[in-house]
Amino acid sequence: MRFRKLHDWDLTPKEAVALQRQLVSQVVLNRPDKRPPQLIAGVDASYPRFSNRITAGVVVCHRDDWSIVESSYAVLDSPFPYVPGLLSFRELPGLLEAFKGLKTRPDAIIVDGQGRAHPRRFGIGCHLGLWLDIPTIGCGKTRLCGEFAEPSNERGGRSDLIDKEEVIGEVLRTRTGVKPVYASIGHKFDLVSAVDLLLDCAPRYRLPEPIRLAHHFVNESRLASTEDA
DNA sequence: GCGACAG
DNA sequence: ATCTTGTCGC
Repeated sequence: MRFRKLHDWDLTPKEAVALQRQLVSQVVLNRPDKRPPQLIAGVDASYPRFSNRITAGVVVCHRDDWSIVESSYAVLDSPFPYVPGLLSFRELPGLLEAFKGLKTRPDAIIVDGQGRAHPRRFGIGCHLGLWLDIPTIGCGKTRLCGEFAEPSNERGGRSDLIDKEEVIGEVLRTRTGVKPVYASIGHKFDLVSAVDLLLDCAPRYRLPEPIRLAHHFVNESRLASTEDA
């Protein structure tokens, strides 16, 4: 896949925050492409215990049966430490390299992390979507910010995630009796469609299938390629 | 100043 | 994110 460079990555944390504030205005909060996405990509990253050597990968699968169409990964030393609110500056450089090795252009992407459900409304889901200009949604396993009422215990149960009087995402139960996930818009999506897609993508397990596939893929890739450093 | 804090 | 054994429940 090819895409245009949006900005440099050699930034200080303060510069990174300033860049988020600048880029957030370019995020598209609706779904211009009304066609239902067929090819869905899941992305994830993995590191060895005390290392910044990131193995970032993407798996493109078919929405009908989750068969894998293509996958790609990249290994590189992350230029940024983990700082809550600045995750994309740690993981995107590697993730974008992985996308460069992809021939298929997915119709939608699901990211392991927040989209708009972020203090500055610019989580990794928004950042990746902007770089690739592909519809993207964020699906976090835990909360970064915002408040919410516990959603009903059944699959499909949901409640608004609210920060500063604003609905920034949905706390969504994808499995009855299991912890909910945190869904939010990344780019070129609306919250209702994002929740619909996530429920579609998670018919059996808590996490959406594309994310599960990506998770397994990057872990296998790391163990197979990296002799850990 | 204190607590919270995606992966 | 990573490390790690057993254990509870459908």
